[in-house]
Amino acid sequence: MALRLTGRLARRRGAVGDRCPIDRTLQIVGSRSAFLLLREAFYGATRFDDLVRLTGFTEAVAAKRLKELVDHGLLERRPYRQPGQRTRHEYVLTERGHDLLPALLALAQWGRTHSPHKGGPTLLHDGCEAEVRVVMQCDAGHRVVEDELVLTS
Amino acid sequence: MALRLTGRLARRRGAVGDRCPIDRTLQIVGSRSAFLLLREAFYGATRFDDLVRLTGFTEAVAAKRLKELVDHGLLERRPYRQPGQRTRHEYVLTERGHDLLPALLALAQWGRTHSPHKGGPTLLHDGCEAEVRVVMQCDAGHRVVEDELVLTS
DNA sequence: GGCCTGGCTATGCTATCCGCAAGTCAGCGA
DNA sequence: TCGCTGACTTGCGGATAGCATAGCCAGGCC
Repeated sequence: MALRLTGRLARRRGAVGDRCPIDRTLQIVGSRSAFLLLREAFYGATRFDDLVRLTGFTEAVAAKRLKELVDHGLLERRPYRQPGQRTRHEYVLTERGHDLLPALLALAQWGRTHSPHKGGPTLLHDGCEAEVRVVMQCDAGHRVVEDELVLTS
Repeated sequence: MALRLTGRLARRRGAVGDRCPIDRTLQIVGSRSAFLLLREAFYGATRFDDLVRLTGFTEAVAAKRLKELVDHGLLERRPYRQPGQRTRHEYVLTERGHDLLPALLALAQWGRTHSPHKGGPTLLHDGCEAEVRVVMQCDAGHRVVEDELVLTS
C-alpha cells in the first residue's frame, strides 16, 4: 500500500462522487483542449487567433472551450485596443488559472520522462539555471515521499 | 507575460504537436476514468471489483481503461492467490504509475481550493502532521515562482 | 455434475470531443 | 460604400467516453 488512509475514507465502500477534488477539477478542465489552451495562456498567448493557431484546434473548439474557461473563472475576457484598430478581446489568466500551473508542470514532467516520444522543452530557474520540478513538500518545509503521506477525510 | 520562452519555442508560429510532453501525457491518461482508477490504485485498491466499486464506473469502462493503463506500463497485472480461492489478477502501480502522483496531487490541490464545491480530504505528512502540497522547486533547492521560470526548447 | 462468484465481454445507446466547411458580423481602410 | 480581417457561430459527421443490461467462463464448493 502506497498511502495511508484514515477516517471516513478508510471505511468507505462506494464511490466518493463530488467529494473528490481530483474529479471536480477534471470536470472543469478535463479535456485535452482545455489543458492545451491553458498551456498557451501560460506561454503568453492572449488573442483568439493566436490561441487557435498555436494549439492547432479549430476555431469552433477553441471558442467553446475558452467560453467555459471564462465561465469557470480560469480566464478573464477583457477588451483591449491597438492604435488604429477596433476594440477586441483578449484572454488572460486569472489567479484561479495561474494556480493550475503546478498541475500542468506535473503532467509535462511525467510526459518528458515516461511517454513514448521522450524529451521536449525544459523549465529552468531564471538566474540559477537549474532545472525546475514539482515536488511534494509539507508546510513544515520537509520534502515528502509517497510512503509518508496520510490522507484524512 | 507569465513565463519566459527561449529558443525555438519563442519563435514558433504553429502548433507543437507531439513535441509537447503535456499533450503526450494527456493522450495516455487524459480521460477521467484513467485518473480516477489511478487515484484508487494510490489509495491501495488492486482488485478489479474494488476498482469498479470505488470509482463508480461500469465494469466495461474499467476493464477497457485498465487494459490501456497496463499497456502503457502504469499498472502491472499480476496473478495472486488467496487460500482456498482460484488464481486471480491484481493491478498494482509500476514506477511509471507512481511517478504520476504529483500530477494527481496538483489536480486535487486545485480542486480543493478552486472548484465550486470546496473541501475534500487533506494530505498530511506522517509524523509531523503538516499539510502536504506540490510546489515548484529547482534542482539547486530554491522554491520557484511563476515569474522565475524560463522555458528552453 | 451443477451452482455460485469474480472477472471480465458484448450489445446498444447517448453525450461529448473534435475536425471540416461555411456563414456571420463589426468596424477600419480605401 | 465596398471589401477585408479578426473573432466568432453554425451545421455536419466521425470517434471516443460513458451508462445499462445481459451474457460468458473458469474454478472452487456441494
